[in-house]
Amino acid sequence: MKFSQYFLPTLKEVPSDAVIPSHILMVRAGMIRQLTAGVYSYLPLGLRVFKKIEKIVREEMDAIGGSEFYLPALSPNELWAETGRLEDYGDDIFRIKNRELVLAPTHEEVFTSIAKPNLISYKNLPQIWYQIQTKFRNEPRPRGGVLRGRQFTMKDAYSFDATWEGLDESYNKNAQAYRNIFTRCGLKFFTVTAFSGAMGGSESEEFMVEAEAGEDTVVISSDNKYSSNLEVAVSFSENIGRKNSGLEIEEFHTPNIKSIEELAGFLKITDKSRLAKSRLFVIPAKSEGKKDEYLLALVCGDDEFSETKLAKIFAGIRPGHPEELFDIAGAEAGSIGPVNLKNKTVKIIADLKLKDADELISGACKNDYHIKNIDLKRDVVGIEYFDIRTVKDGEETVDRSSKLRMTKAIEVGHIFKLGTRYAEALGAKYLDVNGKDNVIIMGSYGIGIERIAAAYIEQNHDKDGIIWSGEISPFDIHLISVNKKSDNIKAEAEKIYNELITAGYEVLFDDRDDISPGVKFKDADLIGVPVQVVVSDKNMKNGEIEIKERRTGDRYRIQISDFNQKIKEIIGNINKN
RNA sequence: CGGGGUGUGGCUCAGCCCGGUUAGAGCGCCUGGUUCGGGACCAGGAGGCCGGAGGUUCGAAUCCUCUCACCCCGACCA
Repeated sequence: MKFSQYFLPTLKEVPSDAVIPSHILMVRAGMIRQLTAGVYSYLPLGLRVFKKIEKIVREEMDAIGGSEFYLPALSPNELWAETGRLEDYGDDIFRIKNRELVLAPTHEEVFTSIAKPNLISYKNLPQIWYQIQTKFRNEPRPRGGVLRGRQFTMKDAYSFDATWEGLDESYNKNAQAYRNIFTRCGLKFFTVTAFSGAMGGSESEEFMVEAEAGEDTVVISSDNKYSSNLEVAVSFSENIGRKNSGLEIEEFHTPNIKSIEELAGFLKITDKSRLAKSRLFVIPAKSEGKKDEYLLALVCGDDEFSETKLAKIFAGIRPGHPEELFDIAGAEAGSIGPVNLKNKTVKIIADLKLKDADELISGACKNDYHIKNIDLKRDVVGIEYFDIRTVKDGEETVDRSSKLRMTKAIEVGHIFKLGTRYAEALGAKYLDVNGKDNVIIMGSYGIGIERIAAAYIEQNHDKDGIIWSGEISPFDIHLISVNKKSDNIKAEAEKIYNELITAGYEVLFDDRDDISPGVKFKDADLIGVPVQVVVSDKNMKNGEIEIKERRTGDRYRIQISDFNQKIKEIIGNINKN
């Protein structure tokens, strides 16, 4: 590709609305331009990269027996209402104003609607179906350039199986395909379990790329054996134990003390573990006529609640509203505790660290008062214990073999075992060997195409620009002709260009006239093609061509006669790493 | 949705507080010339309804009201 004919608008300055490296560089390198919030135009260079990623995805999906589809983005409201997701998605789904249609954010329903009349016998199963298609999500706040957009390209795949063992197999195949895809894309990635075991059979894994710009917080053990989303992460945590001094509970005045910090300050103590932090939650009634249930949860004062863990134990749980608190506890937030609750039906649970602990201090359920010497074993009948705390940076793994660290990550892929939810709702059934009806068992597997590119750039850039390598690089070679208006350098470069093309390389040839060499070099570093080849008067005089590796900055002067051999070696080495 | 911020040539921004020539700079662009290995130089030139609407005023980029868009932090989501 000749630069002079290609539309590749590079920018010298940082665009004012970009903040994270990948966004800045994708705009500066002429890959994308923003049209409106969360919506981007893909320019030729960007499209080239995205298509390379799609090619890898296709090859790996095909390799596990996937069949490629292309489904509509428009779909009828009705279909979404059938699975209840029209409501579930709420404002996050784009709706068409003058038709009863939505712009699909994902395709479980549509794929299942095709499966239903066609996958009707166990003989039709299993199937892995996929597509690479534009998705629409009305993100309340798009951010990070192409990392979180309102319109983006997703590879979504769905598996259909007759048995749960079959689902495991399909799931594992997809997981392997994902590992292959991300490896080929040059990403350093890891997986985290997105659901804890509490959900039973339903497994789910996220494929993560560590990056400062990531939106997820994850914990990884230093030996890389354990990784998890912070929300559900577990660590070794020691029970704070009993003191067994047998002291009676005692109320004391704590004027205007609301937080654990304030309480610790008031009591002039630094160890907050025995200051039990209480929070009231509401578990909404599951059916008409039933009442909402209330839950008081306790963690150590130096810990935080994991609402995700709570939600996994108590479906539908939500924090109590300030107005509700007084009714239930008899006090406002900051003075609530497990003893003397106004409403006696409140269920009380505590974190495992507090199991059977005594001499605790907590709210007295009376504004501006706390109680000390609380003994959970003695004073709180029927208390139950669960893991409901959030892991902290630097803690040990459960088996104490390694330390945990916290980091930010970008989710580039997510796979999960759906089970029968969609097939059930839409009535997708098959007949088994015995002629009996069964609901099809599904899995769902997604990959964000643009996110892969953005994640790659987050991991591979320097102050000068992007550093591509391997299969997703837009070109193999960036050929630069350092030519004056009236010399034969450009003709020499053109000759080399044609030879490289013939040899099968994808070459970006900066053939622009009247552009000073510095501009060409800066553009080349910004665009980041792994190998730069410089043809100039200076080198040609000695019968040499220069090769520069983008990542290392290493330069080699090569005799023209050795050039073909040498370039092959260098490219080979780069792709190996 | 809550909080904060920004809209001024293609890009990055100054000017706004404290209203008053013809609205500026750098980069980019066009013409001519000189340059030619890390974002060159000289000379000349084009390009703006100062986001939009209303208001205050003799006079508004500047003050007031409303509105739209975009960005950031949070909430939400995957």
